[in-house]
Amino acid sequence: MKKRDHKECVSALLPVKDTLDLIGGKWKLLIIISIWEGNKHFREIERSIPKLSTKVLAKELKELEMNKLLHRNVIDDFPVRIEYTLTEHAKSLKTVIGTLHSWGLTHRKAIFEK
Amino acid sequence: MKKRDHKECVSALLPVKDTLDLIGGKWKLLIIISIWEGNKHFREIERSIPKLSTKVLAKELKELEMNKLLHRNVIDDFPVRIEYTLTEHAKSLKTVIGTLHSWGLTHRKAIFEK
DNA sequence: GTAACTGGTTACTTTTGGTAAGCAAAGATA
DNA sequence: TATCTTTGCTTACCAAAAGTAACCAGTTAC
Repeated sequence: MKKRDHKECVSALLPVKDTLDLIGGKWKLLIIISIWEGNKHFREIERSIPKLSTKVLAKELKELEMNKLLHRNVIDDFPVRIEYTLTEHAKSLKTVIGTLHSWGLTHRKAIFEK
Repeated sequence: MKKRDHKECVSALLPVKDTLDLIGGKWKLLIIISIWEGNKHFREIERSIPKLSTKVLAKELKELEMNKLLHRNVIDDFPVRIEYTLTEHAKSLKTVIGTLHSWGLTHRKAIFEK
């Protein structure tokens, strides 16, 4: 039951790298959090994340969709609206987001203000 | 006791962003893990992380040092050797790495092979 | 003596990212 | 009725980052 070409390597490196391939980068986790907190529409998400540009948001949403972390729902009333929602995979990131959140609260101050 | 200009925002976004500013990006966490697992020297770290180039490693190590996540120790015997070691801040990332690790083990398969 | 290792730097190319504008369809404002 | 705004994006352009590869001086093993 091979997962991958791990050879003799039994470190945390590859599983962490797998995770980073999906949610690494500057914006993906922030986008997931934003949708989590109630933003469903493109412009809502864009406005909720400072410095995130339309172009990059469009690209990141596509990648997140490809990786099954969110759905793009076309709501067919008039006019058509688009709604982004999280998948169960994305929701399972809750503990990941939780630890990053509390690490940020605890350590940012210490590192920047010492 | 203001932390930052949060205005009305009380979401997880900014603390997570703070964390990502320090350990986000493709390589930083992997480098921390590599050192954690016993690699102390430049070439050791480089070889332990597939696809990581010397140039990028040099840059990332500088940034990690600046952000007090590791120390660059010059060992003054002959010849001079350089040793990279983690700070306590980096060690406090243990739970972060742990959650990313187990998320990777659980979800990578589901997302890529479905 | 020459090949390989150390911890990197430098020059060059390619890829990614940011800025700003634009677009079609619809709604609100004047 | 005109025009201004909002929606969900795309496109063109330029700057910044990242990848590739060669190179360097000092050391050590063959």
